[in-house]
Amino acid sequence: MTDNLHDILSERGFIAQATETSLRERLQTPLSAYIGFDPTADSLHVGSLVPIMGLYWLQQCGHRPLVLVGGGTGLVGDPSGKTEMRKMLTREDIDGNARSIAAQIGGVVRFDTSPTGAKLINNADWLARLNWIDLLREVGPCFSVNRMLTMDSVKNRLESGGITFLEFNYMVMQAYDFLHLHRTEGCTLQMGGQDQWGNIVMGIELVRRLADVPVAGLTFPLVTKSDGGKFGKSEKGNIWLSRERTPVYEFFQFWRNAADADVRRFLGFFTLLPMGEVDRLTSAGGEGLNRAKEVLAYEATKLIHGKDEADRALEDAKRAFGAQHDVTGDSIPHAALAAAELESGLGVLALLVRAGLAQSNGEARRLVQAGGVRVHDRGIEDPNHKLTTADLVNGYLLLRAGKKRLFRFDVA
RNA sequence: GGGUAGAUACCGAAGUGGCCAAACGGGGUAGACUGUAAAUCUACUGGCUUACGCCUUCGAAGGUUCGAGUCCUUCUCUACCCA
Repeated sequence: MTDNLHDILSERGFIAQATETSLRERLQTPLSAYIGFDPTADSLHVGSLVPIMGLYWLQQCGHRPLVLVGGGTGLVGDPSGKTEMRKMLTREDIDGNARSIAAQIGGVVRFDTSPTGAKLINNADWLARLNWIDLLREVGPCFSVNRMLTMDSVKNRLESGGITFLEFNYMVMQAYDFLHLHRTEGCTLQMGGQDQWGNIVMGIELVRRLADVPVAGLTFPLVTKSDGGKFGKSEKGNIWLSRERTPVYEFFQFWRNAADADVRRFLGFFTLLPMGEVDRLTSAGGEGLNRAKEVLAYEATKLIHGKDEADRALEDAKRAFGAQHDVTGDSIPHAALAAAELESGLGVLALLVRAGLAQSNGEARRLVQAGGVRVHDRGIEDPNHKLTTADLVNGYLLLRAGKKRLFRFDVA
């Protein structure tokens, strides 16, 4: 509880860059720190898990997390890391998104009014009320356009097609957030993804100039995959934190399938296991890492979806991929199928599409022709193959596409 | 406002009247090898179809032509240059 946040973050790989070398000393005494989240969707995805965990550890170390939801900045859109302008969201969408996101973070970080209780803040509350002239007169002189033009987020956009004035203002707004939070909440530290470095620095400078107080910034590394692919994507797209968007089974499998080279790092980022434990799990290397991946998947799932869901996902996955090939678990993707439909025989292709294992009949056909389809454990070679009640095993029909994708039809 | 270059499938990028559902690369999926790993090799990668073919795609809309991603017109958007 009295551990220094800097030690923990550093040990777990959370520190990419910090604005001051004395950050560790600063963290000896409790402070308030914030991280901003973009309300561009009604759910965060696994990429946002790093900052969320950052807040978690912050709280564990006796500090107070301020969760800033960008209701105001979201109306403008962050140009960082984007090659083109984002579509604009309506006020209502953003407010709704902000609420869902806060609820997700609430699953990991404790929100209450105690000294270390997290506080939810929406920057629309002040940004939307600002007066143009007043704002310009107050913060305008603190920003050098020349300087802003050299910031990576702006520079990249200038090189790749330009940036609108709307977006150019984003960093001013963000810097203003820090100033506001410093004034109203005594916030002295902003954390964020590595892509936020520029924005964070601008905020720090603004606070220094207008409040004459040295405040600090810290960025988390961009999570990458060892094979260079984008982190947080699967064949089905983004891995979201909401189970409506990404079923628990899929969420679990995402971690379960991590590459060897990523396991250790991921365990540090996405689980609460002490690093000693992480080292123990990963020291075996090679095939031993399979066990570590299982732990990673379980712990990460537990963190986001709770112990019950994690237990179920782990059990179901073990049974489905284990020797017994038992796929009757609740978390295995499944749907009901009327027995009557099977009476006359259903084509595999249609069923594959229905299960979501293929997008179209053509894709399903190719899948069959490539030898990737099995019904239960029998390979299907004929695209025109029809499935009937005779194919049922214990009242269900199992379709497999490849080794990892499966879908169960419960027939009644 | 003027000029120039461009807009092609998930992404990048060829194609400049028929041989174009459109080269190539990436990505993705499947197969082999494995450990639900990586790397590697192989196949597939618009939709439908009794695989004979049919249909919809190359920024948008019109037009020329037996035939257009390819030519013409207008429009939209983008980049660069000049004012």
